[in-house]
Amino acid sequence: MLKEEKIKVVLVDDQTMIRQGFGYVIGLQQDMILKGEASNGKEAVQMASETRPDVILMDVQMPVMSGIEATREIMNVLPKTKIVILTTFDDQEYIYQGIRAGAVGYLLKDADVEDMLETIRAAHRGEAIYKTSLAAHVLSKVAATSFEQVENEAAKLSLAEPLTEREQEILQEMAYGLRNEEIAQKLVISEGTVKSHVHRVLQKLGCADRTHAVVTALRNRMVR
Amino acid sequence: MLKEEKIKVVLVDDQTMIRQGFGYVIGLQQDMILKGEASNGKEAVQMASETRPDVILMDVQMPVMSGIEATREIMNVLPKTKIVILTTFDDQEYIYQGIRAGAVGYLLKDADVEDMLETIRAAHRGEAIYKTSLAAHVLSKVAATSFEQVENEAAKLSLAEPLTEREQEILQEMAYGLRNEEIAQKLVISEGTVKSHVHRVLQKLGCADRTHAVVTALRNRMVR
DNA sequence: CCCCCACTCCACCTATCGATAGAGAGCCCT
DNA sequence: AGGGCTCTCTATCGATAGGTGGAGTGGGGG
Repeated sequence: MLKEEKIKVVLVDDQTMIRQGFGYVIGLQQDMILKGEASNGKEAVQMASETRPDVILMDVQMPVMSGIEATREIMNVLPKTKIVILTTFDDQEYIYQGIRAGAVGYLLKDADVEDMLETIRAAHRGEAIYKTSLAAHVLSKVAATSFEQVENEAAKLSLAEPLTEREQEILQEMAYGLRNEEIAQKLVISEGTVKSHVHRVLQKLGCADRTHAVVTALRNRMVR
Repeated sequence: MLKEEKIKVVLVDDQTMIRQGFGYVIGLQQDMILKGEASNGKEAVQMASETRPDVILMDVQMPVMSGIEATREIMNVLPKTKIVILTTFDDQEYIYQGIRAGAVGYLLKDADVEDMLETIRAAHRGEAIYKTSLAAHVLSKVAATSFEQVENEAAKLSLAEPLTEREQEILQEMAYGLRNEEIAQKLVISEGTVKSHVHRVLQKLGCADRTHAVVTALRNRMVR
């Protein structure tokens, strides 16, 4: 964390919660500075040319202009900008289009804070992709492979490991504020089993504890 | 919990999260059955005449028709219905109007699950008010006292104990999923102090643990 | 001037959680 | 039939969280 230049970051997402959640964390970093936020692609293009950020976290599904279009436009004007596509479990299909449009990588919205920060730093260092070699493997193929293949392989990424039905159920109960014992009673299984499920949920979401997981799930609308 | 007749409950609130959160819990009770939900006063009046519930949990601030108006109309048609006004920290002033309109009591949206259930049962038993004798005292005065007096005394209720500034700050950090130690670092206080604050926040919100408190806070928009 | 309140800190104790490392049952697909 | 996956369960252990019962500070109001 040498005191060179702070990484200038711009956040683009139409969900206020996402912006605030991520923005908050970015604001805490010594090596980063949040230069601006935008809630749609059009604002993002404007914001980019105004603030000339190093890294942009770009949501895909937004009103007015999508993140894909915005990525394309920004890459035309400011090709040095590192754009990271923000995805949820639901819109992984856009990863492909995003990379095609010039994004250097992607980040799941429910990624752990550490993952997010490391992704930003890696993008700034000019690394094409992050986390796992598997991810790198997948993305290096993007330019040449078919959509289906990418989608299938992306689904295997540790980052994107989907929750099983039972795990989603468990997460939902967690989000109601129930303790393990209460969840066990409600679902008629042992507390130990609940712990097993909770453990895997935390792993998959990259969270250290249930509160963090619940916050993440609520903010990303994974549960009610 | 004798197997007599289940208490028929209708939920009225424009916030989906509130309806789902409360509705979920009500659905779990052996002695209650959720007969319907409505998202504004007009729907509530219709729903009431259709389902003839025993107890209605009625939000105040809603589009189309307020909970106060709806209460008035329902009491005209179905005077036996027990209507409980749902309030937040912010709209306690409506308690007075609600009682005037025929509601039998009120419930804070951030009440503990147990509080909510007990409130519904008490309302069904025909009790005018619940929880503390202080609350009973306050509300027995409603018909005769001025608005200001009621408001001031209501503010003293344990149900409505407002969070101090610092406690709100702590709650906000909790809602970001931070651990006590992290909160301590961020706010530059000791972990013990954080624990003290957390303890009082849990007390005031009537929650058993931080996850429950965070869920409550998020659902009631007490924090971002 | 003194009291109340919010905020801070401490120490001790217990409950709950989360990590770890298994293992067996049922199911689907090959 | 066998492999893989999900769900179930067990047991142990260290890390957090939460309860209890204090105590000291500073600011604001009576």
